Amino acid sequence: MSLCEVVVPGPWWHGLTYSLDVPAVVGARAIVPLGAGERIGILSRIFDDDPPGESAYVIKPVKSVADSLPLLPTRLLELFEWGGKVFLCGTGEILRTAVPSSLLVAGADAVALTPLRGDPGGEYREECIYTCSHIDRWSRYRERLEGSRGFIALFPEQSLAAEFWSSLPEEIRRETVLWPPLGGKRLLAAWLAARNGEVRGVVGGPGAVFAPLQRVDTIIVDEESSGAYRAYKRPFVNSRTLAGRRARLESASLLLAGRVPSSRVFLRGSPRSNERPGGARLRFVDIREGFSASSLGVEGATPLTKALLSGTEECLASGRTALWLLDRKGYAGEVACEECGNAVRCDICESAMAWEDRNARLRCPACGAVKSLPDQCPVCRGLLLVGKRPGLEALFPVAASMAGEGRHSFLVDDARSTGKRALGEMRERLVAGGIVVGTRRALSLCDQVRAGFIAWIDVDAELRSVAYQARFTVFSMVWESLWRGKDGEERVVLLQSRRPGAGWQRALKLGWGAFWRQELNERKELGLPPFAYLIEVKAAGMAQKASMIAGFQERGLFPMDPGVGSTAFWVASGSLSPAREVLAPYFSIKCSGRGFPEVSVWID
DNA sequence: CCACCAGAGCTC
DNA sequence: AGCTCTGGTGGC
Repeated sequence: MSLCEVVVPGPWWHGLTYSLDVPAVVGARAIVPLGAGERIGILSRIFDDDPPGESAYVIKPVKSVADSLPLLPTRLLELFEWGGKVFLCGTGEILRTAVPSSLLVAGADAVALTPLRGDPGGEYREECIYTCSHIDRWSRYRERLEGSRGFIALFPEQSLAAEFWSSLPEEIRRETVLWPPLGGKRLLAAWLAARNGEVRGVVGGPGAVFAPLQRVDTIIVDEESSGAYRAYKRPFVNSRTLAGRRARLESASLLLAGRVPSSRVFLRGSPRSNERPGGARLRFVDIREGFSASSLGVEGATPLTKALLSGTEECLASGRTALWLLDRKGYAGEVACEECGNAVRCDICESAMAWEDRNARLRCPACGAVKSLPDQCPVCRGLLLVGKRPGLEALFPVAASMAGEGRHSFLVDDARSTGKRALGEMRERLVAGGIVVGTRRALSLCDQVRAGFIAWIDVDAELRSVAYQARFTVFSMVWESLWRGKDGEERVVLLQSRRPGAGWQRALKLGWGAFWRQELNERKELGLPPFAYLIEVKAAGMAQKASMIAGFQERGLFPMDPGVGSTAFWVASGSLSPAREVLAPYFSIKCSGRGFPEVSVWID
């Protein structure tokens, strides 16, 4: 009879204590009573000599143990624990995303497990490769993988992972899995193959960082600064950061690579590069020098400049494809009254509504509510409602008429138009060139078609987001547009801007070193990542929010509070431990009835 | 008469 | 969050 700790998938930050009266190993699944029912968790610790002391709760016995061998290697459990601490989400949340759900639901099947092999006994090493050409980077990766006995290669997008995987020599590919991006049977099969040592390595998107390989001596993170490594749903972990930790835990060598380093890597190692685009490849034009193409009902500001048209023409003449990029879906960004100037707002959340299509449907960008264009201004009853900030729908007809007869033009603005089938079709039709109008997602088309010209229609608009990393996101996107794809180095990139070539845009000519030096000065001043952690908390209620804010203030941390309308607030902190101390009480299992707050952490 | 579902209650 | 128990509803 001994006590043990079990990590159960759930929002609690702590493991649960049970008594254990059957033989068991750490890393095995245990079925435990919880609340009215039972759950499956992972045995994370077994205390054999501690006598059960006084406790505030009744310790129940583990019902049964599902595996006679560890399902998870200890190093992976340590990684989960570390991730739970760093991303302020708890081990249980990491477990939920890292292990296929079919293994952790009540009544989960027994699985065949082979004994774990011993320590690889390597040494942690770190290396950076920053080169704009992905061909060069990828061949370096392949060299590394030749001698590796266990590896993880991470890519920010599944399509890149798939492409790299198929570029592997046959004898490596045979022993490697392309990590499935979604759950389900395929993930379970890949997961078990990795767990049982049937494969040498995995190649995949961000999720592959959790592949339960028994031995890992090499971890590669391609495009390590990419925002895609940050999960878009709970728990908000960053796979790049986890990969770094995993390399340390496994004593593996870590290869951080990309076109641009992230702020943290830049700050730590000051990697150098003097790659910059050749003079004629990068063009700036003042958006106000543009002329207006009128679109029905939209104020004539579709920003078309001579430079845009001539660049597009040149590109089409060489039989390549021109990309016009604008992150504004729909017909117009908003609709306003010509008489009083007020925007048409959402009935539910009061955000300015976007004009979605030519059928005069309005959609709220914040909450998704839909209504039709009103006949008159809801504020002053004025009759003249006009679209502002024209979007892709308004831009597309211009592109279509420019492409002319015999050339294709496409609108790429949602998941449907970037699906596999749509992409294949587009690639076929664009062999002789054409025009694609789309959001930033359309950039991935560079892998498929010969993009000879890329125009950022309103590059300042990409910066409208208030997020502190907005400037870096835009910089790295534009930088990417200079290099991504097969013949990136012959491509012309045009930025239409109100301050052409000034501010952060100057760094496009000088390289990312110049960008980061300027940006980091500013962030240091403001105490933002990578100089501090930025924590976003969404409380489970206003009362909870108030008490959490008070807790932070007691520890000398002063949250930024957007106001009474919202249960969210932000804190910047040089270290995570005070935040952990403040928040931990709200993540005890005792709080289940009240509901749990939602936390996310930005590291760089 | 029972299958099905929404809601409540509980949580080392 | 997620499990199970409850009580109500409705289909036949």
